[in-house]
Amino acid sequence: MAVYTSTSLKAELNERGWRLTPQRETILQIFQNLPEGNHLSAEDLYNLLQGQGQPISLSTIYRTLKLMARMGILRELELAEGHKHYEINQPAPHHHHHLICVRCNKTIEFKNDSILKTGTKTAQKEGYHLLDCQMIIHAICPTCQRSLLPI
Amino acid sequence: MAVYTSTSLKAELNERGWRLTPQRETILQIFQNLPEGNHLSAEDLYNLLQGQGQPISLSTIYRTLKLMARMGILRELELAEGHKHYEINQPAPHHHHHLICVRCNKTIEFKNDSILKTGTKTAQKEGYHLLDCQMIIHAICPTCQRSLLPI
DNA sequence: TACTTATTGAGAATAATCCTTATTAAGGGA
DNA sequence: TCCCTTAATAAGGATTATTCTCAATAAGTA
Repeated sequence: MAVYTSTSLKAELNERGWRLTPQRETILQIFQNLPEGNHLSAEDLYNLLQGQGQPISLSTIYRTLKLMARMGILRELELAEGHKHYEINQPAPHHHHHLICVRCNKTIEFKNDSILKTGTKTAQKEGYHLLDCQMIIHAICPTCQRSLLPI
Repeated sequence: MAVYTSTSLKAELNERGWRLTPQRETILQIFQNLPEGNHLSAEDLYNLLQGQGQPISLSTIYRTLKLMARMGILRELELAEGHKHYEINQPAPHHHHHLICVRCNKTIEFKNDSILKTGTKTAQKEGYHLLDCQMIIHAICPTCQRSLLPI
């Protein structure tokens, strides 16, 4: 859950025999400049880059998102929409969690520092190296509770 | 997060104009009899039922799993294997969470009552009706930390 | 018992993600 | 600085989980 720059990303990649490419640098920057609370799907990112005139292929996007999630740079979010979303992985006080309505997918972010502490302690106890820790609350929002629509 | 019997499931379904079918009853029983900590994917369940000589179509399985998750009977787990897993949703002291190795998918369950409390409080504060609350820790297990295999 | 309509089963359709392959280019060493 | 090795990219095809469609069936209710 470190804060990455192009330089530190390059260092960490090279250490493992991997390479820093313009594509990886671009994608890191996109996520770093995303306003807090925003997150992108693979296709969102693809379209965003197309619009910016610096297209990157979908294959590369998928590979890079997975790579960065496994390095702990990005968080992989499952927000009940049938595809994954990604956001930069930051420590407290930016670290947050999600409350999701399973009917309309409305999502609220909330912060609670004790969650990350619990996650850190649990991973440590088992000898795991922590990448990310998230609490997901599945619920029904006030509007959908009132609605008579099925499920 | 209530404990369901065929009777209470029927009552809750009928209340909404829905029906209790033998398929739904069977699937509920399968999950209720699953040893604690076990979870099934849609295909696991399909194969299990085939093996028991009481086959249920894949369509029905997918529909039922989603229905029961949205009723709060089942928990939908995203355990990093590319498809969802389901388990019965139980209150404390059975309620638990998952620590997952993103490389080998090894998963450890852990309990921590304060997590469910936090989830309950957060949902309540926003007026949401809680269905499930889970903490997911993505990490690298000791074995994979030692291995030199990529990502 | 009959009627309405929710539910099932079967297979087709969809959508997200991954894989394959030729081509390109990053990083390390001479 | 220039090579050389090989990781990474782009493009499109392949895969796989999940959803949809529709005719047939059966649960719940009057």
